[in-house]
Amino acid sequence: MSKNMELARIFAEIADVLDLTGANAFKVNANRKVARTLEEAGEDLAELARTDPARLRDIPGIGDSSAKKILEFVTTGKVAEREELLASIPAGVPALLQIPGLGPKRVRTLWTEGGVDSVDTLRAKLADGSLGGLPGMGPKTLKAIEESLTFLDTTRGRIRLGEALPVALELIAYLRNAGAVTRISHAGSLRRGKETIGDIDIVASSTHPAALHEALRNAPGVSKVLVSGETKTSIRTAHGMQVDLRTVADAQYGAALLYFTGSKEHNVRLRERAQKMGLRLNEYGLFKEDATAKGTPQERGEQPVAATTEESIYEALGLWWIPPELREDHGELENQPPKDLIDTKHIKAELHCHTTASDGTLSIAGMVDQAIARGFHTIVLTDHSRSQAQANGLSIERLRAHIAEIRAVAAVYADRISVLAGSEVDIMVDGTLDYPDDVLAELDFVVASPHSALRAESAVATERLLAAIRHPLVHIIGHPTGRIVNAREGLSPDIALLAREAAKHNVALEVNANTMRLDLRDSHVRMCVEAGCLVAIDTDAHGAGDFDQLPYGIATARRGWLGNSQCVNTWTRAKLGEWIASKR
DNA sequence: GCCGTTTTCGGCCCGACTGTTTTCAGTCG
Repeated sequence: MSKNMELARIFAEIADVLDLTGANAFKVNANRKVARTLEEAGEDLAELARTDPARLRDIPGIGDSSAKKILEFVTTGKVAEREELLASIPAGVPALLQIPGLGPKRVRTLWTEGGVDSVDTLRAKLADGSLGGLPGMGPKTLKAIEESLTFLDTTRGRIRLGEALPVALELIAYLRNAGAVTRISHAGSLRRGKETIGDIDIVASSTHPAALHEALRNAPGVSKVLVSGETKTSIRTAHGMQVDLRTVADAQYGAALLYFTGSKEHNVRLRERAQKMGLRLNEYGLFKEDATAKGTPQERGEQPVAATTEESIYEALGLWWIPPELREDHGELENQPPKDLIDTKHIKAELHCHTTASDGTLSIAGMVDQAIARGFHTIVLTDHSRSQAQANGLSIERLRAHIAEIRAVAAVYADRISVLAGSEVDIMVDGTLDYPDDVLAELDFVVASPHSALRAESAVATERLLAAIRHPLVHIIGHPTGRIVNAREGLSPDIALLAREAAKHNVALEVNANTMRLDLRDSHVRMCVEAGCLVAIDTDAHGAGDFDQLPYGIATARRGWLGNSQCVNTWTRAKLGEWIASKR
């Protein structure tokens, strides 16, 4: 398993304690940024520190000091600065920062003046009323803290993209019905297609914003109104999801959408760029900066340089268009995103799906009909191999009968769609495949996937997957890490190495579009793009509705800067057919 | 702590909302 998450926690802890002890805010931020970099890295940075420390130092945001700490962790298993910092304050204090409404200043007040040294003592002191009279802590603040604690008891943390998007779209439809909406969109990490979402952001322009804010406060399923102003409303749903609505005049909509889509880091870079150009960027527009004038440009009623659309703002900043999924400060201001960035409408083939032969819910013909309905020219049926007993995996005998059945259906559909006989074959612990080669050769197509031993060491996992990539009959490595979003970390092989080897062997690495998987993940896709290997985006459909998960896989691939030409699912029937045949 | 189209030193994005305050600090995104 990768050490990135463990290291990220260490840097986050360092940042928290520095923050609580009143250290330089920029130093705090620098540590937070390193934590974020570690969380989002596609490769194991501890491993990188071991093998190529110079490259570690080249990663933006990681300077000498942080690189040293990562190296220290690699050699000793800990970071002395973190140990010292944590020892300097009561163990339960940093956790107080997780409570909504409590930042470093209030936590410090609670701790040093109120004797609060943990969440438990906070609870007790709130209950016995002994916190009244602390500076800046009036009755409303204390009540808000109490409510936050109750909320934390029931919260589920970040939710999956596939859960959040339907809720957001439903709310947007509801707000549209409330009237007075000119333009409206989801924003934030949801619009950027991140695999998990903290809260749902909605931006709207409206002729009667007050009506819109009232509609959200009264929306079905609202359990609490958190914030309610003239331009901003935040509510919490009964399911514990927070929804923020921001309204602006229509002429400012582009600036607002840009701002609330983020990411924060992308916005900071845009504003720095604006500043250098003598401009000021905020959620109302891009303005000429006038340091001598009082107040904000929008307060002075100044005409913005650009504001109505996101496109106009990027253009005025001398930048190319940057799609929302790429706005992470991952080089999108320095390098132009691919002009043929992958899009759902480009997908013309499903290469990994299941039927009732193993654990799917539709027949062969049923799945083929679904593919035709989506305008695909090719579908490969890939039921589970024999080791997947719990998924009704096919014995060799059953596989042969299934192949015959697929061929019969294929003949019926031949003039409308290519129907191919494949299998999702388990990659065994030792890297061999679950059927002998002569059986695999009877199939048109092979997706090789890991399903077991998903806690193996990184180096072991790498060798196991490399063996599958080198197998001459394999087309795709399915969900290469086996991770489940928010639930199972899965394997952490050396993806860069796998991608280079896949490029050499003309094998595609899969982006499994199922919202539970999204595997490969965004940062891994970026490594595939850099290595130039083929990528497949498949839904791994087990029934009709699963085909609709494709956009989640597309979002993940876009976040990895994947272009059309590198994705086998976008190829023409003929070109795809040639690649498939080349493995036989 | 990080970084460089003015910089190896001296900066480091911008505004809404709330609560506790007489003009602003703290938090959040």
